[in-house]
Amino acid sequence: MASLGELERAVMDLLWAGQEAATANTLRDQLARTSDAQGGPGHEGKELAVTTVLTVLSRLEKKGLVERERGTRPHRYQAVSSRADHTAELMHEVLGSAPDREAVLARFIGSVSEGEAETLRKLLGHL
Amino acid sequence: MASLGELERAVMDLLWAGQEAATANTLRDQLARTSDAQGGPGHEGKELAVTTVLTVLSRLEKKGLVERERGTRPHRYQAVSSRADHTAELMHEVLGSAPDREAVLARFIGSVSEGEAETLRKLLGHL
DNA sequence: GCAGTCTTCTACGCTCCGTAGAAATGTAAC
DNA sequence: GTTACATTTCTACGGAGCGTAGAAGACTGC
Repeated sequence: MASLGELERAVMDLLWAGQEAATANTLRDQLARTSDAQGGPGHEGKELAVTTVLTVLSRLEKKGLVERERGTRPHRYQAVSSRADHTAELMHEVLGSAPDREAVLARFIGSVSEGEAETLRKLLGHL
Repeated sequence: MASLGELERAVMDLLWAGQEAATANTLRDQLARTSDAQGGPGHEGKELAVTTVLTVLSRLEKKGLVERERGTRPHRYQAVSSRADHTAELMHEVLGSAPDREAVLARFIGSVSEGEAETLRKLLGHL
């Protein structure tokens, strides 16, 4: 239901990474810098228009992933829920899309790393 | 990566439910019947063109979700992996999309039903 | 009230999906 | 083997979602 495009995803990553609410301008700058680091030389200076970032933020707001403070003049945006929460919710959504949840869980556990299995054991232990 | 449309999903559900490989015609009939039962009266007779089903099957094949036997004349289609496998894989994909996997797992486990928690404990026990 | 900043509106091109006709290809029967 | 039929492939259109951004409107500081 809440599938994200590439840019939407990049914006969410920034909002999830930063603790403070950010403005569109800040985000645009951060986007330029991260695409910089990633693409290396020859790909730098991918400066988006601010309106582009604003459009994306509006769409994310409509999807319920982002909240904005309308009081301050440069509006400030922040993620509604943490990345962990959001991702976990997505996992539940996926899990719920199958009728045979137990079978899915079995396969899921079957291909989990040992470290993660350990984490899960701990989490399930004291429930 | 492998997000499915509504019809694509419906076709996969049929392929996952049936054990035998099916032809496009069979699937078209089954689709008519299931949309029947679901939509109730006034919504019956949603007969799709066979070419529609074939297009969808081709797209699913390209996505790697479906295999077809080209030998037999009405080609026969079947799911490449079981629904449980596919869903579990999707869950891993979602989990992997976050850098803080442990945190995601924690939230995930936090909102799992008691029955499912029990299942997980059993599965993790003898690993 | 003016200049600059910020936001909203509108829009275009691209890709994906539902949908299916037209065209090509294979098959069965005569 | 030619004809009629079944099946598959090709092509295409319309709608939705997303990246992208200009134009127009709203606000703030002076």
